[in-house]
Amino acid sequence: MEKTFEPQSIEKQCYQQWEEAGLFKASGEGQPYCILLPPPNVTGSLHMGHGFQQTIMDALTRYHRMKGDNTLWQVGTDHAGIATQMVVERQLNADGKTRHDLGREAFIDKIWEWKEHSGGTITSQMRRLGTSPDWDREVFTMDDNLSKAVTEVFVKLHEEGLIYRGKRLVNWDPVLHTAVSDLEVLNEEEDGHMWHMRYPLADGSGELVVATTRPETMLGDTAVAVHPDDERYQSFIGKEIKLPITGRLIPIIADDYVDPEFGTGCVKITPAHDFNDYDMGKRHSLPMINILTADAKINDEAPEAYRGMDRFDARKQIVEDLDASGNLVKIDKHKLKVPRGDRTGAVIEPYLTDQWYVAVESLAKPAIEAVESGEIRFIPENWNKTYYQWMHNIQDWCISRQLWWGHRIPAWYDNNGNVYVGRTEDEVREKHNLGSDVTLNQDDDVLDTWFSSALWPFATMGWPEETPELDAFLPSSVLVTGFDIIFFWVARMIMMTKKFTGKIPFKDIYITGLIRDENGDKMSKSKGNVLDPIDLIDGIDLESLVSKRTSGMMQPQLAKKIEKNTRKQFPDGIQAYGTDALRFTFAAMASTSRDINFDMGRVEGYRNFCNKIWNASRFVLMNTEEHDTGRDGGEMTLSLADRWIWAKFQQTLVDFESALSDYRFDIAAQTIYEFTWNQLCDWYLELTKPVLNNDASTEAEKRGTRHTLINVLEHTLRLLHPFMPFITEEIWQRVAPLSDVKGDTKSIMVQPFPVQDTSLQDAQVLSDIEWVKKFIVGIRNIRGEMDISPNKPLNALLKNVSDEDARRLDAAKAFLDKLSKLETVTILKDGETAPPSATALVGDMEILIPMAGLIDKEAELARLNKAIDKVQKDVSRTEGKLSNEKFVSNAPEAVIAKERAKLEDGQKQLEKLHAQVETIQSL
RNA sequence: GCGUCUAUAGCUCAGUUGGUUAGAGCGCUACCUUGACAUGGUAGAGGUCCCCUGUUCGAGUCAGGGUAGACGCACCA
Repeated sequence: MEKTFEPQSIEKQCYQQWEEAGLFKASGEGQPYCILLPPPNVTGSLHMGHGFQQTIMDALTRYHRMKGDNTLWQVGTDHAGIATQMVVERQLNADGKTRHDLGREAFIDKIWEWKEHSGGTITSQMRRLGTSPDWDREVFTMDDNLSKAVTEVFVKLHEEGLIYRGKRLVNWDPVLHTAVSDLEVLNEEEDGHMWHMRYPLADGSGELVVATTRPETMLGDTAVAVHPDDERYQSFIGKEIKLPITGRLIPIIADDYVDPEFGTGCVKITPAHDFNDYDMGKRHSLPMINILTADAKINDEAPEAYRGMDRFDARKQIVEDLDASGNLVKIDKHKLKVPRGDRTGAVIEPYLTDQWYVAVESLAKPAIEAVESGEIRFIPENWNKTYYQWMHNIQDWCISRQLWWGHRIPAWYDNNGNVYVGRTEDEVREKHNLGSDVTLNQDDDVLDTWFSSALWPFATMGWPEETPELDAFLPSSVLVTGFDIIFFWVARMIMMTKKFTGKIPFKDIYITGLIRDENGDKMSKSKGNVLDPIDLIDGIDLESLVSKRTSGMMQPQLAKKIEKNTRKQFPDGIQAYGTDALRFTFAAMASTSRDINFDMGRVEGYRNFCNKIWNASRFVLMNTEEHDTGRDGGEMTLSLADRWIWAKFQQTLVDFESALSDYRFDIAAQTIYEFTWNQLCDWYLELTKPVLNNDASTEAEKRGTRHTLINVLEHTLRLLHPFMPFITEEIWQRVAPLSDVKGDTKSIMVQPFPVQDTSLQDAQVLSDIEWVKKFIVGIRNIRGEMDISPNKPLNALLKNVSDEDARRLDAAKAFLDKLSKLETVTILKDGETAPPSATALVGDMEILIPMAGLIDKEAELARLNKAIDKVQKDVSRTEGKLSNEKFVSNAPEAVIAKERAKLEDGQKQLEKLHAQVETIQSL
């Protein structure tokens, strides 16, 4: 084996072997365990969030597979309507063309072409991450069978009246020329103005002043509203306004909605361009005048002078014109929430159009109940509050999009404007007796991408057919996803799955935190702080990183700053840490917190951990290869250390599995890290040396230790495998043949997970080794603080040796001698005086290291005083507690007993330390 | 406005139903090329657990009130 772990040399090859051997498939045996991959956009590339979530999903998948469950990780990609269409359109634009030049069919062909060519980026990156989904079951949301499910759901919901078509205000993206749902609109506070405009009464008897943030919409005003009880305006109600510029006459109406305290207390009402005004327009049967075109220019409803103007140019012009005619009263600065499209950033326009909607109220009810009843569980639990809050106020879902890429709406229109919904045109014709003389045109719109994603839990399992997969894998076991798509996706899956299968889609919902950069900022291209998981795996040089971060920017002026920051943060680029280190980092950072600040230092630390595992394995192999490891029988004697490491392993296994069942990947990771490094490497491997390198050891003792070495390592590799698949596989291939593993050794990933065995958790052995550690650490401490070389052999005297100490001393003599470099160990008899010495305490027993020629008097006094301070502080606190009458009478017996024992122990220690100080001082 | 979350070592974070001396990694200091590993070893320094008040024998942990920050939903033109 190489001296240093080199991940590059093993990962790709290893993965290929797994995949070719078909190891990612569900076994068909055991309890079903299923995870659905949230389908990434087919246009996407792997980002840190994917890496994080997929690491968790893969760890769970590998764990359950090893536990013998019938484990399926269902994988697939999403057609991502808007995102994908935009990508391909941008490419066309680069060639000076638009999608309209190609026409719908040719454009869609182009997208499919693009998908075949570049759509596999993310799935190949997933392979680099070592994920183990069943690739043979990979689906795409536009595949025939999924499209069939989409149509089926649409038709059925329509038949039940739960999908309907209607003309109403929608959120309109004037750049994309499509409606979007409420969720796709982001409301950000921005600086704007409040314009106060003078609206004269038609009869010339006065005027009202209205305030607005959108003066251009006055072209579509169809009323002015005041509060019915507002005394200032009582006499105005029912009169008419002569709207400036257009000259239209509009009524003054009274409505509770108006807040008399705000602005002037008069509100202009534009029902076709504002959601609140729309409602009021309906209440008062006001006309709705649409004044905008699909790209948010003024249309022909407006006076000629404004037609064709962009809405913001029109705003300026109207303000100028109002000012010129004396109808502009004042302009105030005003903060307002501006709605913007989440894809384009364009200001969203409330726009009156025909769209398709899902009536969600009846679907929401069972979906709420599924969580309330505990059938579906959010982890962490508090996310259910967010879920309830949204679900209880859920609005009908606008599902039609004026795009070309997506599932076409299965509705057909005849020339009389009648609409027919059905699975196919033929079915529609048959059902409605439409002869070939009737021309039918299919609806041009496609469905919201989330409509098909909502069917993911059952559509991927073959629905509407009745399949064995539906039986086995619905509901799935856990959904691992981010809180950003609880409404977009999670809630809708629950609603649709309940509706169409009667089952819940998944039992647990594990909501992960959001990966941010080291300063807690969201990673984004425009901030230039994006880390690519693949770069952490393979490494990247500084120049490539800089150019990657600064190319293709929406705001090129930021490039300089990004370059500067990047050069500062990564002066040497990014090292290749390998997949296992990255995965372990993700797992270790997966606490319950909502935001996770990614720390490069941790990746490096876990890369070092990989190296530690690698070198520990080297040590084990060096001592077991070409030796008798007891695999084929042979007498074995296990040392105290051998029995101890098995006990520790079992403790670790229990803790690990308990953490995993709570989805505490951070605790699970820490548990196995601590065991591997601090127990296995720091202590056990050291404790094997006195056995293996000792001529006095019997062959049975050596065999026992070798057997333990190789088999504990073999077990540890299986324990680590779900988090670190590559390094464990690579080492296991060498280790397994020396271990007790029999049978098929093609891959560690299909080996059983280690089995808990409480009989190995020998408390006596555990405390014996703790005693040994204390002994050794005590002497190391003296060496460290007295500046005695670790190589210098010492002679130790022991005082106050109990029978238990003597037994342990006997059992562990070789360990103590070797690990603390002791030349002689002498037990002092009662009353026997010791020469001046440095002291360490192991319980009541004192270890004395004679000072002659070694130890500095002042240094030893300082060391002793430090120890005394520490113990004294503790003793005082305990004394305080125990002398408190209330504590003694109220605290549980066990707590009091503990405190008493602690006090007694502390006092004994103090006594000894003080005696020691006296001895030293008297020198 | 309604709701959720966060504040612990220089940094990034654990800390379970309240109960020994509040932990880890990174960073820092000193020493060490010892035969698995310097991507290492040994020893060590480092904390007003955001603030206040309360409950309790006992509070990092529970309650109330603040301060600072993050997020979600709904919003008055």
